[in-house]
Amino acid sequence: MSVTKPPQAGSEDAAAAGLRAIPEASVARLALYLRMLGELAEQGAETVSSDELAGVTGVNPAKLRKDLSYIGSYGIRGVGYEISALIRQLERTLGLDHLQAVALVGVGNLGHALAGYTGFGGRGFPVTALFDVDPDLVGIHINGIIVEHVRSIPQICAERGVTIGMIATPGPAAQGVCDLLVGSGVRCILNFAPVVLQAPPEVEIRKVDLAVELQILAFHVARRRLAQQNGVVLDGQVNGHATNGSGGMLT
Amino acid sequence: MSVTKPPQAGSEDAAAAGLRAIPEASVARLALYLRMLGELAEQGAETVSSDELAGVTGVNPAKLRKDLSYIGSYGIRGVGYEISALIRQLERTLGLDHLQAVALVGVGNLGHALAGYTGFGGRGFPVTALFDVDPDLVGIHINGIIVEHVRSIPQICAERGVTIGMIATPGPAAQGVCDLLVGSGVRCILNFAPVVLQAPPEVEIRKVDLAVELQILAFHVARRRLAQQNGVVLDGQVNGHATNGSGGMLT
DNA sequence: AATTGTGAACGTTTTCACAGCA
DNA sequence: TGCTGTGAAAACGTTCACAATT
Repeated sequence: MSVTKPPQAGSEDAAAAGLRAIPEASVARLALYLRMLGELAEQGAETVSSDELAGVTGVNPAKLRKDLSYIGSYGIRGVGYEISALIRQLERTLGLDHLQAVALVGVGNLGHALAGYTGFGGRGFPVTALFDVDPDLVGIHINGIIVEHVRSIPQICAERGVTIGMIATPGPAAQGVCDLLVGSGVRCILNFAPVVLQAPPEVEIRKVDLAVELQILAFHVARRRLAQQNGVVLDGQVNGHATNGSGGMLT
Repeated sequence: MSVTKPPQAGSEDAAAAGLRAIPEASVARLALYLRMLGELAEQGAETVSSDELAGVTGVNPAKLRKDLSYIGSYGIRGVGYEISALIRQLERTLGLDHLQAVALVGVGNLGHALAGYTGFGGRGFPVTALFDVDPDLVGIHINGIIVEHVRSIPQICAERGVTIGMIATPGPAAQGVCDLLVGSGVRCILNFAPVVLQAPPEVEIRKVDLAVELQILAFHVARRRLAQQNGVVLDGQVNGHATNGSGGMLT
């Protein structure tokens, strides 16, 4: 290891304490590696090389190795990585060795789906509290959890040790909910509402913005249309229905 | 303008045709500016300065100006940007002056919510086709649209001029669906399934991965815990419940 | 007087290329 | 021999600071 002193890393001694040193961009990929390693383990593999893991994750192998080097990886030169050990190490790094209690605020259309979504990495993220303001929703059970009124956020988050909040309210309600969560000690928030949340800098906010995602794709559609009109070659082949038809499924 | 020759930009003449030249990271922010400009316009504003718009979007003002310069902006020095003109220009850049027909594949838990989600930027993205394999779902109507069988993807996407596909199937089904969409001429895909899709390079794929988002937050929770144990100062204030309580809402 | 547009500095992330090790 | 781990270089993105312009 030895990490050549990351220039800014939050504050001087954060680095000294062995914290940080992992670029944000790498953290997102570590989560992806972890998932794919789980699948490889299920298939009975015991070791994997950086080239193989890079292949299934769509990441450049050198980048992958650098990412893994940040967590002080124990690869074996000439062989690869021992999968089970790497999984353990990734889980520790990503904080998945502690359970993270998640609170979800807003149980409307999207929120309801999130409450029932099982794709949250198998285990590790029990949705522990549900909140809404709608009297028709408060009191009902979803997946065995009762929906509470938003005003109960402070007590219930404290009682249940909530560490992560998810906001799936309509836009106008989101900032108020954010303030409540922050006031209750929640320091990490995933925001699905189409607004920019204001919060103190020690609060980590991530945003999932479906409208923005679609607009980015629309931009690429427009680019392609323009390119085609002008007979310009973009990144890939020109056109002509390449690949397709790999594996039969879904009759 | 004049753009100092972006070094790689897909291919030589793509830049020559006036395409690209806009960094991917900027495109995502342009979509955000557009939304906030819409809100400002509703409130009756006619012009906005880069500082004001930066304030409400949480973006650094210089970055914002650079982003806008990519679209050949018509700001007025000493005054700011004329909101309606800027909106028109952003819509053109983002391809929102053409309607984009969207197909959604997978109408289970999450997909059902997406089909009914109205937050998709007001207008511009009519969900035009729904698909699933489940016989209990095929044939039902959601928001006035009938759910078709996945095997009909090629005909229906062609008939309805689908330009954007959204995949919200279980993981194992996603690659097959992707192949079908690509084979039907769809070149832009938004993937909610927890797998890495393989597709030819001319296909633009974006991924929304809820499990990964949560794991990134879990990493930050773990970091904070460690930092607190070690008495280390991270990026923001140490702690002590800063801000909070801005606007009263949500009784 | 105020604010844009942008060259240049800076910081971060990616990629290369190869030394070091099993 | 094959693959990891990592310095160094390149590419990319952000921020600064100020000349240009209304």
